[in-house]
Amino acid sequence: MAVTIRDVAKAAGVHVSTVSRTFSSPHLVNSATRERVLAAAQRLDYRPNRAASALTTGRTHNLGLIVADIANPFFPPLIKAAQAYAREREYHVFVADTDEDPQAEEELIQTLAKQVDGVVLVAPRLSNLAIERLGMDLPFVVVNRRVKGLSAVLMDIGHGTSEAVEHLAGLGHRRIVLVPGPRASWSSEQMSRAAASAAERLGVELVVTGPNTPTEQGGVAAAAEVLDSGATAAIAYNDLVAIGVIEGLDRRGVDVPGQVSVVGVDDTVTGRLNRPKLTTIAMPTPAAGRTAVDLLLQAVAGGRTAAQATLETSLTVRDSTGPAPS
Amino acid sequence: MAVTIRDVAKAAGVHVSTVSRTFSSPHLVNSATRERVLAAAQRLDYRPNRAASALTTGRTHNLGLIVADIANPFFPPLIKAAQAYAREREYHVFVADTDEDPQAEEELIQTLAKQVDGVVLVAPRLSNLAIERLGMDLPFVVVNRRVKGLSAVLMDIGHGTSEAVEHLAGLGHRRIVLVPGPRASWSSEQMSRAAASAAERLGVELVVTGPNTPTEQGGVAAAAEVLDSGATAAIAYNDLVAIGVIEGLDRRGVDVPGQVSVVGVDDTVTGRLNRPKLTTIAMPTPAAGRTAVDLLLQAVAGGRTAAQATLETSLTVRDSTGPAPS
DNA sequence: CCCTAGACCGCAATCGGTTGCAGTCAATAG
DNA sequence: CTATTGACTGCAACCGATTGCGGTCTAGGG
Repeated sequence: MAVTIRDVAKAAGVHVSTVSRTFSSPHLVNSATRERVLAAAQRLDYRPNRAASALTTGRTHNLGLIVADIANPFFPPLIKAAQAYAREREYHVFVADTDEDPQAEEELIQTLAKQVDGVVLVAPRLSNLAIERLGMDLPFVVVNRRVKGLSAVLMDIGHGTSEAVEHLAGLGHRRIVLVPGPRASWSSEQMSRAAASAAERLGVELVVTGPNTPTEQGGVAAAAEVLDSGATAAIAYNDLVAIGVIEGLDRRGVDVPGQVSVVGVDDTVTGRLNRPKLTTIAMPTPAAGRTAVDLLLQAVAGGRTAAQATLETSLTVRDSTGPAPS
Repeated sequence: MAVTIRDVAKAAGVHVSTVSRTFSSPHLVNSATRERVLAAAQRLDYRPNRAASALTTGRTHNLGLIVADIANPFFPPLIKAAQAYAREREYHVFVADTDEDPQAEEELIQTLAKQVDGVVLVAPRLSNLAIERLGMDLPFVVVNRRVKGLSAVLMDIGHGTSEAVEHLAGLGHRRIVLVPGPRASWSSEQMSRAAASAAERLGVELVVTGPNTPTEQGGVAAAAEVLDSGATAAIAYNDLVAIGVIEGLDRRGVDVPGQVSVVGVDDTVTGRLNRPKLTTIAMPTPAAGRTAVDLLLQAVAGGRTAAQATLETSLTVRDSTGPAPS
């Protein structure tokens, strides 16, 4: 049906191996023949069959990108960037969603394994051990997690968190509440640590609530705790939670940023368009997507180098934070 | 390196063809041997190589899903659902983003063609002609577009639009302004037509502005026109535009929904979390994703049946609409 | 003028499965 | 008891591309 390398060979009057070489190692074929082959290929609209070449070379030219929840506004910019960057390098990417289920994550990796040259795992839910084990068979890059022996892209929330605390302290807030997500998340820890040290340095009080589910609902629920804490400013686990907190406060007649300031994390569209527009710790998600693919392709090509990239975060000030009420 | 069908054959003491058959047509092999093969496969952790079988069967068990912009909150729920549904049917999906560029869209389809059994095109930017041409080679399903000879999933915005107009008329609005997106979009047309007929039926006046870029910016810019129109209610092209309109009105000191009511389209997270929460025409995007994959797999398996599915939309009333000011 | 080193190109095996064809064997019909 | 049928299973030829090996031919050295 489709035009194959044989058709091109026939049309150009050469052997199939010559056609193959004109594409994979052009320097091995005489320029005149090369032209002839290229012309024939062009004329017949020949496109190499990736599956076939994958069979012999072991390179599929496909990547896997596994995220917890495509619909979470945090992920799409990362997916978009990763996919665009991969395409520039002639790679296609499978995007899969685990629905936050570690079980599904593992199965997914298993079935994907044969069809990709490597996988990007964004904030995996799997245990380190499981990931390490899988990492023996296939190049992996993890995002926002460290796993021994694997390349990683880390978005260092520490810096952004410090900035946020400074920003709030500068506005006169003396007591700040941290509204974390689920326990035991890598980012959550980073954030707590950085917030604690910044708070201490600046002499403001830091209280912690939670854990919360990392959704708007979770934020709404956490609003009560925020009020009880007596803090005048809150830093939420992510934008969704922040929006929930604002909503929850609003329902209790508390104005943001008039009475309480709220800071989010991620800098999603949703936060950007919220009213009040969220002050948020911006995650460089597109850069993370690109970097992850970059490291992955290095691992695929080069070998067992477990590189590590750390990307900075920084505070973006908008309208959900303001001076502490006096 | 990896375990192949031959290893399993050796381990089970049978020929490779028997192993192949135990997986692809189990009824052709004796149940005792089948067990033996299965046991061996299990023990060796054998997983069939999709690329290899694709070579002989022509079935890759992969699908392509092409959208204009992954980061547009309209798409992720669709992608998520499509991908999950496909996976249940043992299909993986390549997700690709064209950045709204028809050129990129075509190239993408070309390079993807050899690696997938079919492609879902969501709101393609390509001309019908180009799509029809490509459709000769590969099963396609288009979403929110009709192309001769291809299966389609249509989200009928008409119904939701009528509901929106009725809702607004019921609230006492006598003049409604339509804030469309770019010209010549299938949905835009559907929407205008439905709004016009509903308006006529209900005896309310309908004015149209635009065209606008389908972003928040576009909405902000359109706010002036909305005010000039003298209307007390607006129906925007999508949630993003609606949010922009609200923002633009707010900057001019106009309250929503106090003075002007605003209706969005799509029911995205962003709109759902907006403040005020958007009244919006809900698009059944997850269902659309599933249905598209369903039709695609039918086309892949069955043959040239160009099925067509129409999904209903309906109005979700939240807080951005209210009684007309008196 | 002969010999040799490249440069090119063809041959054929191979990647991992699939599948039409044919052979084996036992059960059943006649 | 023999012929036939059906259930299994093995054989081997593919699918489309890659690549080590070896052969052919020409240019340049001696």
